[in-house]
Amino acid sequence: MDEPLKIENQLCFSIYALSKEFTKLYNLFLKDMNVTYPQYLVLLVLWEQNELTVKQLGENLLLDSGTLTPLLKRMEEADIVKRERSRDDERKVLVSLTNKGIDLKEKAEKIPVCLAEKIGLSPQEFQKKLDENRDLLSKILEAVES
Amino acid sequence: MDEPLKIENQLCFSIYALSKEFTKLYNLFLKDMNVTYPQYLVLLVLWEQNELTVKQLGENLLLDSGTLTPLLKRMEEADIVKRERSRDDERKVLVSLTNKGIDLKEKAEKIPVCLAEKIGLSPQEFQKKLDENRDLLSKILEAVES
DNA sequence: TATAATTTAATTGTGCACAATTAAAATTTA
DNA sequence: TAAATTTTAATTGTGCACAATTAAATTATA
Repeated sequence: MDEPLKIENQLCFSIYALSKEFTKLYNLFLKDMNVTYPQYLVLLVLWEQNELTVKQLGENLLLDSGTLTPLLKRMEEADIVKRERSRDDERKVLVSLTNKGIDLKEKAEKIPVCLAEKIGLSPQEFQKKLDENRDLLSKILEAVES
Repeated sequence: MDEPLKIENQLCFSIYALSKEFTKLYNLFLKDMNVTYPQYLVLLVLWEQNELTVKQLGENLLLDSGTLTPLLKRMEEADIVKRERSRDDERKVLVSLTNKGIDLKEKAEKIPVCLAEKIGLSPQEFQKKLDENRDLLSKILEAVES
């Protein structure tokens, strides 16, 4: 690399910009569901496993309670999730979907196809990018934690 | 793609997570310079061209004045940039480096090498990732704007 | 040259994102 | 079992990020 401080040569910036623009694109599709992108991520996890603690949600999404607590309160306010203290262990807060939250899945099903089409990525390219990103993420996580 | 709504199969999420963790890693290195990652991005641009309008900065970084104005005020407060209205065109605000801002470049020079080492990416891999991201970003930008 | 349209920043309001701290509950250990 | 430690969420405070609006200056146009 010739000029590492040139902004076009900054890998992190390219990922940062990509993330922001990708999120904007998603938000166009999510407007109809009345959720933000981070809220949609919570839904993705809950559609897979209907009840999780805040901690488990955070582990899935790499987010802490400082982010999740107010976000989940907004989702509770919108009646798409429930929050209740566990009786077994009063430290834990269990998050689960309401019927409204469950029903949103139907609308969400359409997003991935519409999106891939709009971007113009073949399934093969999509999968390749996904794998590459996973590789890099694990390297970065290792570096952050060490 | 078998289960497109599974979070591990979401390309946007992998990029979103990557961006956040990469930024955290940067912040470890930037602590010494007393700037945040977005502030560092402003410095990168200004080290290349010492005077730009807010608009031009925004075009380089894909950020709008709602983000940049308060960020630049904090950087002005920290005495690393100057902000002044253009005399030619009073709508424009010219942003430039102070001596302190110029001097920070020296510390920044070390970051890319330390970082690549910490992540464990060869220059070839680094370049490859960079190129791939640029490709995807241009596709996404096109999709967002259309 | 008055007026309409455009350009440029700033402002306002909402929603993350995270470091650091606090507080309560559960678990471990002396 | 009493005390220390750990776990779990919530809170506090700061800094983005962006949509929408406002306001001022410039440029285009009737």
